[in-house]
Amino acid sequence: MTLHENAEEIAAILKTISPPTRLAILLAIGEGEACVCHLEAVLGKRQAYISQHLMALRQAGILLDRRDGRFVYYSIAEPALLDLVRDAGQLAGVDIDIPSVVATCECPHCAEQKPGCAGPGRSNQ
Amino acid sequence: MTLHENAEEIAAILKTISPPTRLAILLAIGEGEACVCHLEAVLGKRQAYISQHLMALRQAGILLDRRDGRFVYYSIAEPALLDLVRDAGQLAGVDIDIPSVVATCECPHCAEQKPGCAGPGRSNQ
DNA sequence: GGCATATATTCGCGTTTCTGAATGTGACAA
DNA sequence: TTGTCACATTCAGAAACGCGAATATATGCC
Repeated sequence: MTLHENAEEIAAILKTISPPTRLAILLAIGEGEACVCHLEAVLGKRQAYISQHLMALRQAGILLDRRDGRFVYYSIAEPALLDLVRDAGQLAGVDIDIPSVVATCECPHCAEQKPGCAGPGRSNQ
Repeated sequence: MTLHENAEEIAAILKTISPPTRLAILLAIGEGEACVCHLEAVLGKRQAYISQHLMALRQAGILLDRRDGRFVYYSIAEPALLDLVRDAGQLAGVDIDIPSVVATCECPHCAEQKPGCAGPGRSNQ
């Protein structure tokens, strides 16, 4: 495999996770799993926009999705990816606290009605 | 620092190194240093185009430049960045051989006239 | 100075990406 | 079956990016 081909392969994955909103999604999910409404509340972005990024990450094989009733839960397929993000954070000079489970859901839907939306855990902010 | 701010910081560095040509540059330099004419030969791209990417990487603090006569040698400022690229390569399923020094320069300028353009070392292709 | 070599910068255009607005689809409840 | 909630998809305008062409600067040699 040539230098160019290697670079293309690596570029593909980096490009996929690079957009700030996607990194925020990955950091918010961490080692746990989160529904879309949770991400909507944590990121403060519109649902449709988040869904777009979730689709891109899922199509790239970075995220796994699991349907439970009306909710869809997303988790990171390869835990090593979080190490990559952490390392990038160190290079960028930011110290990241990636939760092992998603923070208690603060969205109006999940927090009050569906405690199963996000498990117990510490916040990452 | 909020989730968004963290994500922005990390995104900045990932975005800067993501373009395939820039990754190829980083892989070609490895832990050594290389002049532009060498990268021109190895990457098979035009000098002006490579210089553009070198400038972007330098402005981001990723590359260091050192002038020696008519040549300018570039090296990677933070070796940990190579680990990041290696890890990304693993996630992408490619096995990368990053040389500790740049491969013997094959460009017409350096190889035949200026052996100092690139030190001895194994190729990474 | 004049010329060749090595590298840097600017410009412009086609393509991609970001982002919000609107709309569609699947699941549960009554 | 109708309504509602959770999520997915499509569309379009604005912004950013990739990339090549042309040109500029800097260094060394004659």
